[in-house]
Amino acid sequence: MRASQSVDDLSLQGAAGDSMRRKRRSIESGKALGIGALEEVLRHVGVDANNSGSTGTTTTLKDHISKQANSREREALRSAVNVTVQEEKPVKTPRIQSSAGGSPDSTDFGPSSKKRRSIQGEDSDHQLTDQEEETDVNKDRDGDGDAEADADAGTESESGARKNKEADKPPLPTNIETLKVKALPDHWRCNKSLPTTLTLLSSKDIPDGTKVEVKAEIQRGTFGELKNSTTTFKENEAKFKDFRFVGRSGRGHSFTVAFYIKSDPPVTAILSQKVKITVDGPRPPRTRRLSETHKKGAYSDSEGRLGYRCPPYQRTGSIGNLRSPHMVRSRNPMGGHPHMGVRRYYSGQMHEMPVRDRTMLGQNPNYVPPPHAQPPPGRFSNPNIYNLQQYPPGGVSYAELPNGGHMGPQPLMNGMSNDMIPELDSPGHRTVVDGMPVLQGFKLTNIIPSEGVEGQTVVAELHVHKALVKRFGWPNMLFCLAFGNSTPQFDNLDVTNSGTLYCHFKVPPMSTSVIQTAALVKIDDKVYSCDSPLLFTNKQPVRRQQPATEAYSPAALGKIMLEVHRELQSYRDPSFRKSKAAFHSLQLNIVKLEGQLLELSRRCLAHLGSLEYLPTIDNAEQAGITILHLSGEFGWEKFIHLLLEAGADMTQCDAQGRTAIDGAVLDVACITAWFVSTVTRQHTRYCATDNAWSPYSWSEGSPNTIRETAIVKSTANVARA
DNA sequence: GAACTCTGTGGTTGCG
DNA sequence: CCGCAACCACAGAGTT
Repeated sequence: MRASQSVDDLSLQGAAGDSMRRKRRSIESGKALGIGALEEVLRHVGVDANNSGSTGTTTTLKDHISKQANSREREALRSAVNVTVQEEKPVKTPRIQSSAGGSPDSTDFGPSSKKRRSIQGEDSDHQLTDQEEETDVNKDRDGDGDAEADADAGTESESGARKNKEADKPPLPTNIETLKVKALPDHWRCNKSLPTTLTLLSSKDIPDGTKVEVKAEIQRGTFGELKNSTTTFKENEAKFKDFRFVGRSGRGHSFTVAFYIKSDPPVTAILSQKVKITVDGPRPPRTRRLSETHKKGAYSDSEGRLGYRCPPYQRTGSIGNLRSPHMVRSRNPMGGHPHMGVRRYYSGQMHEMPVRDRTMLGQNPNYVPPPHAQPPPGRFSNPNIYNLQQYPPGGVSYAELPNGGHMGPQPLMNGMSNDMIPELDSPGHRTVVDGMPVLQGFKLTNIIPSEGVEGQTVVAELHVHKALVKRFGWPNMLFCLAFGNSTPQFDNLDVTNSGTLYCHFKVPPMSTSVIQTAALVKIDDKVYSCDSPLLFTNKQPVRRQQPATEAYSPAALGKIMLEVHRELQSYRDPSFRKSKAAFHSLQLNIVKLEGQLLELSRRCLAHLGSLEYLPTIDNAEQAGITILHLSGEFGWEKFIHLLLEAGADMTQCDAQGRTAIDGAVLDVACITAWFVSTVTRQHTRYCATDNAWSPYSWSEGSPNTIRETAIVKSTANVARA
């Protein structure tokens, strides 16, 4: 029943997510690691624990079949799409979906999720910087578009690698030779940002400002709901910022993606690759994880069932959704799987465990160690991962314990209590690659600074729960870090009385942008891994958005002014000026920006009280460019008046020794003639008859432009002197 | 602190 | 019966 509904549900929830917030979070938090993070570490460096070739073959075959189907359907879509262009439909993404099988959108989401998704505001107006996009691309999770890689999710589930891979994929062809599409996954989750910014690339010149719209067609005349599906060309690239498929393609279906380029004549580019959009997006098969676990020695019960029963003292109130309270959720700035640890391996099956050694069990006498609780093999397949016998190679040894191992008061980690620490041999310590269990109560939490410039010393914090120390004692616990693909140079290892281990190391040269990092602890000659390995990246962090209190900051003003600047730049393009529509659009934009600018500037001045706080703007700071300098370039009359009235210093020089007047006249002579006249009116009593100048009135032609520029410039010089 | 976003997880179901 | 893929629901951290 549900499945049949799903097939027909082509449409799609009117959900609209808040992408800016998502972007920012993804930038800051990094992406989560997949199952068995250390497992991933090892995989990442070449330990191929599970090579499921057959799955890959199957998927490839499916993909092949799907591609054949694509070519058949492309023709049908092309005609439909062309018709649509000529009908001049509204730019807004159509909701035609309800016609698809009589099952409108509402059946696929349950009430709560529906509520969550539909209440979201439509705030797609935000603009992200390229840097933000770049970072987001590298943080998002399973962004794998290609079928083979999907099948290979177990070995490539690390999202950073996937994203890089996605970004590295060659552009996808369309039916038009000169148009290609950058890295669109072939399977993705609905209402989720793509792993990379959807970009339409043109090898032929397309005028800047040409509008493009994406549509995703599931069958003729039926389109999936999209978000942020329109953009404009700039330098022959049309970037769809935070483009999302909101509606799903349906079980067994895929969207055919078409780009409408609203040029003259209009062009429709149809992507050769189909895109499947599901509720979940790509996920690694769950069954394989279990078998994988089994392979690695996971505990199975008396009937051979896989998984662990979570001991009673570890259980929360939820029966259906077993979660381990001792499993400290990893939430570090660089990543870490939120449920890294034991949760997914609990089958929920009850299993009576015999007692092995009650003296070791403390509060939990009812289990026996699983078969995996053997000493680790003492080696890693990859030479760049070291065990504690080998590591570090010629560097500092293990952490020295302060005060001879005596510890003072210990803080609890995230509400853990002493009895939450399972025994070393407990099923709670999940087995990972090479038989090395994950040790609870021990987690790597932070690497600072995140940008990790090569050679720079960074610090990793490793928190050790006091219950672990209480149980096993410091002298028996040794720590180190393992790096996935590069050898770090250790400076120091410190253990504090608070149970935090600080690992100082130098960022190694990176062959890739990502280093998998895991912490290891050695207790009684057994090596355990930390439950939250980090993904360490040398990506530069993205500046946080200005806090609300700084909404009226120079940066905020500067942002708008730069927008105006861009508008004017585009105006300077002669081809742009030929277009009346484009020119009209420019006027509207400028008028709109003018309103924002004035309002902001008033608030800003009211907020800060003085122009002393407005000396420079944003990233122009180094150049010593003031708002007045930019105002001159913009020719922004009202704002200049405001600045001057507020006491702006018109003689202030930038790094090149130019005043606002100089810069203005030199840079945009005609436009700034007006500006200079304004300034000189204020300061030299120069009387200009033309009081009505503005950037666009000039654009319509003023006979006195050149002459007045010359006059004004000389007057300005006099004023300065 | 509430409401919301985002994403990874488990339960469930239908299909081959 | 099994594996897969898809749906639903939700936890929980982060954001506004």
